[in-house]
Amino acid sequence: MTETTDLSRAAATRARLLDAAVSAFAERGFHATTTRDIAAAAGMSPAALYVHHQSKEELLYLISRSGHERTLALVRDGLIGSDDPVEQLVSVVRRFAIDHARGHTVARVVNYELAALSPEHFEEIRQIRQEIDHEVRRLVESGMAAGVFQVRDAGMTTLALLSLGIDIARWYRDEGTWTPEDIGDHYAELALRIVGVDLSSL
Amino acid sequence: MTETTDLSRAAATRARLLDAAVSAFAERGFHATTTRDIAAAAGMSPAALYVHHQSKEELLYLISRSGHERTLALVRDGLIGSDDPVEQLVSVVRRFAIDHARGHTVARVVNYELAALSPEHFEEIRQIRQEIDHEVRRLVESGMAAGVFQVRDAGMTTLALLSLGIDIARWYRDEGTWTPEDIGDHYAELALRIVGVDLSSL
DNA sequence: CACTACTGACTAAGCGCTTGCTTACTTGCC
DNA sequence: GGCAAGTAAGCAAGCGCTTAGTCAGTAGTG
Repeated sequence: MTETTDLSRAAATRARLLDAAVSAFAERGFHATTTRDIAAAAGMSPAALYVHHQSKEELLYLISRSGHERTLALVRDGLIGSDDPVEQLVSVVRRFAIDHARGHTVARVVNYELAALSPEHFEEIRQIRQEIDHEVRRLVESGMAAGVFQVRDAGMTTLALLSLGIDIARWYRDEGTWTPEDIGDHYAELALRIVGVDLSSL
Repeated sequence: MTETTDLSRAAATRARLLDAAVSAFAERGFHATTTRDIAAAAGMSPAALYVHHQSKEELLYLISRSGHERTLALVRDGLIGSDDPVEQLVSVVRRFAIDHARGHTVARVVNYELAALSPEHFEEIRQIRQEIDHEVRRLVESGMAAGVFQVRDAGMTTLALLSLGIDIARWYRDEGTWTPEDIGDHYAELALRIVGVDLSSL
């Protein structure tokens, strides 16, 4: 059982370091966070960070990649439940908003620390972001084609929908009165209004 | 003319340093920007920065304060033109969006570098932000009271309207196809949809 | 109108400290 | 005993900011 226990111990330590990095990056930003901060928050010496990770930037990359992949998967999950653009929009926006509220710490790092990534890592992340944008754009266009969305400019509408969701990461506080689900419900309704769905017909 | 020329020279240098700081803070973030970066961009030695400003943080504070005051004034200007909540909303959102697009560099520093301010400076800035929020909230509530806005939750709607505007600073690029005015027009329409104004009646 | 004293703008050099990361070593589990 | 996990100590580089000084351009005085 050597391998298993060793692997799980190492994996647990890696995860602890990543968690500590998420909190620190979200609170203070990548550049204001020191490797000593992260190590201390994980209950380890500064050198331990380099036993499990190559660099401070690698931590940011791992956080950013898994966060973006999670968001892309979440958007796609919202699309497969139905063929109706209205239902799809509600599902996608609701999930997106809930995830950005509940996971606002990760979401903050994901959306506001892109400039600290290395050029190669940034390029990789940029492509995932583009895929997310594409999925939402296709949804908006399918609703327009079906005649249920009344939208002047598909691009600007897509941007506004994503924008509204992403910005939750900036303003959301755990101490607030709204739960992530409250926000998800409200934002789903706002999304329907934005795409011009006649709400009285629902 | 001694005093005048000396004053204007010093003022011009101060402004050059501030401009350089805005660009650098917007592009790389406060913590990733060095005082040497700023001084070099202003065409001066690192020490010159301290002839005109107390600290690197003071530069951020000056940028942040003037930016927030500008936004507050802009919102109030949008309100005084009319008594009609619909016209006021269009005017406020349009100005807000145009300003955040055209001045996205300043707006980025204003909205995303708050954590780098000293506690005292942050508190001062927080109050200006609160005033901005209040003005928009009162507008939303006045439209509800007048029966022209159909809104479920005034707080969440206010937040969404501001959120949409602020996030422009994150995504706007000068190379894009939309002009700030295009965005202003589109966002004004989105705002009307968000507050539930019947567009066919306009 | 020359001479001196002075001032504000600016810089070269560098101080003390912190940073990301490394090295050489110890510990503890199968 | 072997090996992965973890650490104490510290290095080179870069940081914000200071010091001590240069220099151009007046203001005041006879």
